[in-house]
Amino acid sequence: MVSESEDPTTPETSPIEDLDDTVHQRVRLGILTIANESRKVEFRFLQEIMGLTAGNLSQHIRILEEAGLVNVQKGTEGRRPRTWVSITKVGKVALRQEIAVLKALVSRVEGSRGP
Amino acid sequence: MVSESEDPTTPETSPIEDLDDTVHQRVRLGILTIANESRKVEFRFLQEIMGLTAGNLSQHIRILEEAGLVNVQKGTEGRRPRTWVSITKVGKVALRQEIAVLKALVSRVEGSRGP
DNA sequence: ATTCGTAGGTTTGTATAGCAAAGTAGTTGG
DNA sequence: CCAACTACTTTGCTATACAAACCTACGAAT
Repeated sequence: MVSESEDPTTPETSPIEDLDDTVHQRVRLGILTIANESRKVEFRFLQEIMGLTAGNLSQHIRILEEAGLVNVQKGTEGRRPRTWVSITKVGKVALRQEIAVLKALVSRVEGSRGP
Repeated sequence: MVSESEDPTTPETSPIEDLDDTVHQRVRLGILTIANESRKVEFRFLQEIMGLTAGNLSQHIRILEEAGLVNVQKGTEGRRPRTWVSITKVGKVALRQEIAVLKALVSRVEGSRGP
């Protein structure tokens, strides 16, 4: 039950145990990253920058909202309907946690001299 | 169509555009990370360390194998059947690519002064 | 004023993914 | 020699991710 490691210092621990799928998922990680950089972000901005269909983005935002990671604010600009997304405190904490795990992962991979 | 950024240096680019779901997925990213540290890794080792059911792990290994990212080698140890996983060249390149994107993501998040 | 086109999403349908329970094949212990 | 165990694989179910179709409101043209 061991790996045949050629580097005995390799940690025999899971590199991913604290990753939360809600945050780790590709699109949602992108949304949180962008939302973390502004007070609020337009739906259309997210859609264009990430190259998503509106339907797909809509669903991911709902998942983040239901997890309490973002708030969704609806209103109008001019007279057009407009949707803004903003990250919550909980969302920021979750993003920081993800980033912490990713940092550890990056150093682990970069630190391992491949065989 | 803009984010209401309070930091004009925020890049208006997707933080996730070069992430490949095959590699980014939580469990598979773990498998590749561990496989990258050794010449070969036992199935049971992966299963225990990552806390997976055998069925679940089996499927993820198959997906990685079909993508050409790992090789699967079957044999025996004593008289017990044994399965080893080893990362391929393609797998190493793919992992490096993922890590590069994650590094960029980490600095982007850490560099952004939240609103 | 009515119709046509567009903007801005949401809902619905569907294929795929992820997971665990059940199944399979060989092995060892009593 | 048969029950229990090891080491997976296959099967079946549920949840995700995605896009197509749909909905509602505005704006312009006739």
